[in-house]
Amino acid sequence: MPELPEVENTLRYLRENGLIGMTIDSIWTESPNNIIGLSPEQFSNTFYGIAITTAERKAKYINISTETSCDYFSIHLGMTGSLSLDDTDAEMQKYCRHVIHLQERKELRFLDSRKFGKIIYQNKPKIPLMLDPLDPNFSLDDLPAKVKTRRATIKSMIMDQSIVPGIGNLYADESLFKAEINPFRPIYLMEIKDFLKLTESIKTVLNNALSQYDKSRESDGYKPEFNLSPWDIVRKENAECFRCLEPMFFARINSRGTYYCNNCQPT
DNA sequence: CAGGTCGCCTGCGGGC
DNA sequence: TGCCCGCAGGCGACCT
Repeated sequence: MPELPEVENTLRYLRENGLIGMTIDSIWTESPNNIIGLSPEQFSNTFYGIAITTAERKAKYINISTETSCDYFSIHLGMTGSLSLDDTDAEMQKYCRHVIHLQERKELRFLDSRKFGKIIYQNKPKIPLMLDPLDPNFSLDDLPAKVKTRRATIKSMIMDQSIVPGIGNLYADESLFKAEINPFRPIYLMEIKDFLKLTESIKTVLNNALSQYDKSRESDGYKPEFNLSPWDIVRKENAECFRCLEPMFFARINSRGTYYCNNCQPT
């Protein structure tokens, strides 16, 4: 699933392959419901002949702005989305749902088997309470007291994009496993040392994944498929815990499949 | 308001 | 082997 490292990988790939400065021609879509805020025709009219000036990540959104300061759009990869910058005559990949045609025979292809991804005109994502987890100053210990005393689970908190930007289900489980914190632990039972430990494990997990993607882009080029991360957590119920060999637990938190080791991760 | 649940959507894996 | 059912989940809408 595209979470923060996968979205960042995609962004770095787009920048390395010269997206900045390319000029938009038109958009084609097989799935207009996933284009938000403008019809595909309006999108094409609005952005025709306009150059892309920046591409930045906010949480799991890629925000693309143009030389007209007010017109920009965001791309969200959903669960199965990926982007590919290709020559117009390059062989078409499976599940291509949208194509942003660029000038000089280039195109940005949005592949997305399950159609959860979106292209959003003038999206204004909520400003999260926390810095981006890749920011060196990111620390969960800086959470406002109002959040620290909530009764919700720690997993739902770190997956809440309005609190911590960019973490999704898989990296949440992995971070909690690494920090030896039970995903069901209520936030108000988290001590300072727990917040610091979880902060460190989030940074480690995300940066490890990102360096895998950086290496991969250097050696084999960008690959739209994800999951290069070497996970420690075993995502299989009753399978042996990687660390203590006790059986792994499965549960749902906010209807997300959650794996944890009840032995290594005390509540 | 906090917090939980649902529905969007479709490929794929497990089970028979 | 082939078919079919249900699971997977980010996010916003909605409910309690």
